[in-house]
Amino acid sequence: MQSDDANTRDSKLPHRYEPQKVEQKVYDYWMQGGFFAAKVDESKEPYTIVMPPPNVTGDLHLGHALDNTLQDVLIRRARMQGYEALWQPGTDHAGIATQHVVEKRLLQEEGISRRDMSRQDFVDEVWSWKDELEESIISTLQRMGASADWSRKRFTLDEGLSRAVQEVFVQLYEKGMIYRGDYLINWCPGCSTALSDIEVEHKDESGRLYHIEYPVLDSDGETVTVATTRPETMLGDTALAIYPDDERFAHLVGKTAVVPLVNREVPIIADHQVDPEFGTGAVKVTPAHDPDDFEMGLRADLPQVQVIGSDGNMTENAPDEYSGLPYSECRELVVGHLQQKGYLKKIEDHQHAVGHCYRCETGIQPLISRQWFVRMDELAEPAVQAVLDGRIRFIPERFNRVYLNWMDNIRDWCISRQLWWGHRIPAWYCQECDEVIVARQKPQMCPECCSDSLRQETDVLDTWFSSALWPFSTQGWPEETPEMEYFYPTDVLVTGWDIIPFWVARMIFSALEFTDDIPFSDVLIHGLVLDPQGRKMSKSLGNGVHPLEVVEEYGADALRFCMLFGNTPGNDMRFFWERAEAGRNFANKLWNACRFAIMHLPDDYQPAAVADLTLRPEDKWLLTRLAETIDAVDEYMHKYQLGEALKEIYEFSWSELCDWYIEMSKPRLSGDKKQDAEAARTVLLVGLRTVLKLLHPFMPFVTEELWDALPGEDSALITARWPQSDQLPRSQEASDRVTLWMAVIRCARNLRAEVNVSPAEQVQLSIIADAADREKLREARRHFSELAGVKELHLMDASSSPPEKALVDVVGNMRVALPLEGVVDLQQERQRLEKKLEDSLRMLQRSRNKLNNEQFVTKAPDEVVEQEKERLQDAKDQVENLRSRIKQISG
RNA sequence: GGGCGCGUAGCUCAGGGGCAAGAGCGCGUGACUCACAUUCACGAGGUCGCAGGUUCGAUCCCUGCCGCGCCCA
Repeated sequence: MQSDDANTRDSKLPHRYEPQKVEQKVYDYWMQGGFFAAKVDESKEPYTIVMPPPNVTGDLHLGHALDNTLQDVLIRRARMQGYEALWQPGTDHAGIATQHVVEKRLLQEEGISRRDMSRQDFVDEVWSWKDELEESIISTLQRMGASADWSRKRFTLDEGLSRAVQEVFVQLYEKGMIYRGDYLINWCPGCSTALSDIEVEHKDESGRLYHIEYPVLDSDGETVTVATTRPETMLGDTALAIYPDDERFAHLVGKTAVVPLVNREVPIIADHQVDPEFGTGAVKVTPAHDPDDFEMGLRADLPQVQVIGSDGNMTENAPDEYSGLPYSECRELVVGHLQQKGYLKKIEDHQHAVGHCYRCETGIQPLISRQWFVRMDELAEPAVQAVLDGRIRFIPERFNRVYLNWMDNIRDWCISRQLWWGHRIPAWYCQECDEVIVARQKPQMCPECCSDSLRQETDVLDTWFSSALWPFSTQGWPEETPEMEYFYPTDVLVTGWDIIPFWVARMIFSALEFTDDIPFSDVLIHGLVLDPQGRKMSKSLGNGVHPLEVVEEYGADALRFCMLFGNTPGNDMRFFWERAEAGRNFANKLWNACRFAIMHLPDDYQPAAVADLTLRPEDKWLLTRLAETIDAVDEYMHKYQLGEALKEIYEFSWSELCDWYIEMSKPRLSGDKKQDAEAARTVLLVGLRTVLKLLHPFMPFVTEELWDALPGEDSALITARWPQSDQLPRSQEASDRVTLWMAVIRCARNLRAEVNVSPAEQVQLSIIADAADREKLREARRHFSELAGVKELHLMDASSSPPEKALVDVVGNMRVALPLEGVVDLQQERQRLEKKLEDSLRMLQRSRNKLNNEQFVTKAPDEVVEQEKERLQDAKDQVENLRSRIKQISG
């Protein structure tokens, strides 16, 4: 193909960016080049991020896209800055969730339940699912561009990590920080397992408050009425309680009440935990079925009568007529009987918080149960300290308080789960003497009675018990590996605020206890990705968007743009397809800018050093703005304001480089002045290359592809050196000059638009300006012609008057006049100018007021005062110019 | 009840003691201009929730109030 212009060539790039044709190829290139692999290299500084391991339950959602995009931006930039950058990937076995998913599939596909198979067979089944699901997770991450070191991929149940879990359990047990005991726990009847306190979500539900009357013995027929939301639990009451010194009831303390229906005699006690404002001021105490009652029970040494079982049915401790019934049926029956016998005083509607399982949303049953616990007091203290003294900081800072608040109120951690999928607790029970043996390997015999009849604990550990070790277990701990030495502690953890208590806090105390070090120094917190209406995305609402849908529609870079643009640390964001579209458009913009450059550059083009060129003002301006952009990006990145950094790159690339600079360079590139063309080529290439570098962490695919397409650079962008602003020349003078050009060009366009001059029509333009401004404009004639359709530019000295028949506007101290052939509507023109004059007068007044204020002049910083003086002068010039023109056309 | 966050253009959101307050999308007018219509030019649109206070100066800091959301009990 021949081009008309000898200086341009056909580009090999298609005229649109097509991500589908590029992404896989580029990702393969990175993988084959081994660019993601980090190795211990003492000559370099390490930079480490551990990826929050996705659950092997299935698909990723947009929250993962956000989380991993943020991490990838950080790790890619660190890599370019010359750090040995390790992004440690992996997946989490996610006990309850994964077991659920697999059970559900087994039931659907084979019609069998977990109970129909042996534990081993079920676990094998989950393992085979795991491989499939993990592969899908990783390939999704890869399609989003994640540059993690996949060769180091770990799984929380793999051999090494299981060893770490076992080691931690045994050590904690030996230090007396793990104990087994009968406590009131949160039982999920749906999952058939205990849950830790934070796995319970409280939701307000409308229920009823039942007022029940209890007779008091040895009184004159006195009774105490209590209010409860769960009347069936009265079958397990072992006391009544009032707030100490409550005048209404104080005389009853120490007496005995009778629980209706079961006729149990129970004491009336005083306890500070009772809220005298709630209900009747007196409460029934059911230690086996309520957390507050449980604690009261311990203080008052009350018996615990369990009337509801782990299946949600009434136990044999309930009277025969109730035992075996589901608790909800029992409730109706109990209420009926109370009513019949006159014990039920009142039923009120009542809003109350009800605990639900965070996985299956089933209502929680508080039950007394023998479980394993981690004692938290000693572990929490140093973890609090690490944040208080700033060794670990949350970004944004306010999450320090979320964390500290949780740590301050921490309770012992229930770590045993009645599941099959997970780390089996390394404890054995002697069948002969009931001795409990905790050990790294299965013991040969009981150390107490020498029996060899030992049975291993069937429970597994809370998933978070293993995730808590992730930053160091992935690096080989408890072995003293080179990786532990070099990559640990890690630099930053990136995660959502919703798992600060679940995960972040537990990593911190675990690391401090076992590695004697913090696990990371910065915790970058992001929000949730919501749907366009601001709701959480969920399967039941059907409002979820899959990351790959976005990738397929607009490309991975667009997805990443969408996650980052305008996003702020810690805040939730809504997903909009329109923003993904904006990301695609941006990629396409750069694509075409590079395509344009390639057309004007020989294949083997090697740019000259900028210092050797004869630069025009627009070159100097562009390079100055480029340097300023680099500085701004660095500053935002330092503050983890990734969204703002991206915005900065976007603005510069689109409106300054691709718009003004390229437009100004077009005539030069195809012109016949060799030196001038060379300068434009070089600056264009430097500008594009620098933008590609800056943008690469954010939008890696399109930038890598374009880097390769631009001539003269063989090595990969992914490891190119991060831009340094001090290597670019800056010129304030040239910047001011070009800024002035742009203002006048805009002004000329405005004037044209004002009277609907067609874009194709060339016009004349007169500019009345002082000598200094006229000098600045001399070099810009060609730009006026190209960018504003001005075929003749008349520069007139400041004493001149604009032509009568013209539109006039004011820029700084200049008057810009667009002469008109036809009739000017003077009336309309005067209105336009007077409106402008009003604005200028308002400005003038503002500046005057400020400068006349002595306090302002003495107290404000000099530069602010100086700036205000300049503004005053500008306003004066404008006012004067506008008035003179108004006078001219009115006269 | 305690804690946190949000309230800025039609929508979604940035910003932050001194700007003539910004972006994306949307809207109006015009243009298929030789990199890009996934584009370009021009334009409309804001008492920065309300009321006080601090300050030479507040949309920004402080206090209170109103509205919305979340977390913990």
